[in-house]
Amino acid sequence: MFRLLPEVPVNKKNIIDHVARLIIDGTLRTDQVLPNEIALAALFGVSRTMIRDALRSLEEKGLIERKTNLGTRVRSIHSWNLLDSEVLAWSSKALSQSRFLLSLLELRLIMEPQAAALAAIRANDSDLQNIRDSFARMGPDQAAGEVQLNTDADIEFHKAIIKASGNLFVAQFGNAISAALHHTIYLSNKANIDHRQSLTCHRRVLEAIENRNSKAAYDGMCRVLKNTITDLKLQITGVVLSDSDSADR
Amino acid sequence: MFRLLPEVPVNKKNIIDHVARLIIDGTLRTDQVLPNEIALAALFGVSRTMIRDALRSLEEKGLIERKTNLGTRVRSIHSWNLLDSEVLAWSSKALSQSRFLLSLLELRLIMEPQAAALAAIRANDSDLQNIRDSFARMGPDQAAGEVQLNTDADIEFHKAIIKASGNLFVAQFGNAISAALHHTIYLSNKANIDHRQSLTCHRRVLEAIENRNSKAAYDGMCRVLKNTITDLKLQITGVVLSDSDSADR
DNA sequence: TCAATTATATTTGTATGACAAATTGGCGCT
DNA sequence: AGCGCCAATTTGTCATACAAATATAATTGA
Repeated sequence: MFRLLPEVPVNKKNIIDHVARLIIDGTLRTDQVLPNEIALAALFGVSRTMIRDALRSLEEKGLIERKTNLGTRVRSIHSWNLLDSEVLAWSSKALSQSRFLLSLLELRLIMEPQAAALAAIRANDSDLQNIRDSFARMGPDQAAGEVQLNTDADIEFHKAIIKASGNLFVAQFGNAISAALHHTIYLSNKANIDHRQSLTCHRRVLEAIENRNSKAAYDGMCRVLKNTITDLKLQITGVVLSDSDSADR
Repeated sequence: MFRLLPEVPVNKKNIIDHVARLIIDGTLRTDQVLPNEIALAALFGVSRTMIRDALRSLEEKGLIERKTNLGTRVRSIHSWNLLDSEVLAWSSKALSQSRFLLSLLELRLIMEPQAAALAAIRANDSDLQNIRDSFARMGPDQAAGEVQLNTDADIEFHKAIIKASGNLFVAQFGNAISAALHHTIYLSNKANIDHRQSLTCHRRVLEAIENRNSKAAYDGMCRVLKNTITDLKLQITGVVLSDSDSADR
């Protein structure tokens, strides 16, 4: 269970990744205790020092808890530091079609429209340029028939807006969800046929921010996210959105 | 600079706290390099093992970065894991009257009304009871003249609602801001004279959630937070709130 | 018999010393 | 000046020993 695959080198990062996945995908369940440090060291073929270093990382991320003579215990998901970028990255791979995905999209629906609204007020020239650039890379010019959305650029677009919000915590959140965004945006773009429509929605957000129109930026981002959610064939209720959200596609 | 105060015992936790504070309060500035591990061990009078363990924690929290032969370098605030509860706790003490406080309140204004809205939909019996209980502990019965707001109960009230949102990330955020809440809510309650009014606002939120009225819960929480912000004599612009927010106190 | 206390064993935590690996900076050579 | 090589510094890893904490078992006393 704890041995790494033959082809991956045994180093600290890989050990951390490996154990983290075992926890997040449920192979190691809540309250289960891991072998003691000496046994783990033997299993992985490294020193106890390195095992302890790896466990310290996992502990900081809230995945495990260690107590003298009780050993290393797996903590429940409620204790996981989900906003840590690495935890988020692991989780987004393992928990794709579950409560996790719903919570994430819900969070995006809460944060990103507000981030866009703040960006419309506070974005400086550099921020604006970043948003423009990533939008430009999202797809070739409209004129050229085939419109293929670039997932990476899409992510950069969202991150640039989040960063431009000028809020320390919102920006932090942006760093964190990077990894998770990749997953959902890729799936969304893959499912969505009408990329031209999607590009138009994104453009509206960009223009609203350029025009310092906070409310329009908010509404525009709501629409972008609703499209994403629609593409993923999910439904989210309960998040209160500002009034003018009679979004048709 | 690195020696702990005489009265505090030299253990790992205290060393972490101490260095974290030096970083967060600006004594150790961005890109500044700390003494090497051996020197730090000597300064604190502990082994290099413990120093390394402490530095590992600080590294996980994004406060420092370590590279072979470059030593330990202080990272900029943009890399700090602000959503980590400990980092948040340290920051809220050191950066009270700065950009930090504004960002935090802005974040609360984004998250908490939505959390209340979600709670109105999803709260189960246990959640509701928690919210009710903490509200009850906030102040004595209205009839009894002197109304003194209980800061701890106030915090529990907010946390209970955040938890009841049923969103994994929002709940996580609730854990994190616990420490920071204490600071702002205490200051707010201290500055605010009319505690009865504040209690009424809180009660409205409670009742809205009990009545499963999502929109009312949202609006009610907006008003609670606006009061807090007013009490702290701050102004926050840019966050888009749902329509019916013609709040008078 | 049962309760409280004392041993004991297990596991993580800390200390120490040695060496490996990485990376900078200077030195010398061309 | 530019290139490659060597040495110095610092973190990273290893091995071993012991300390501290704590659950479990054994012991003792009423």
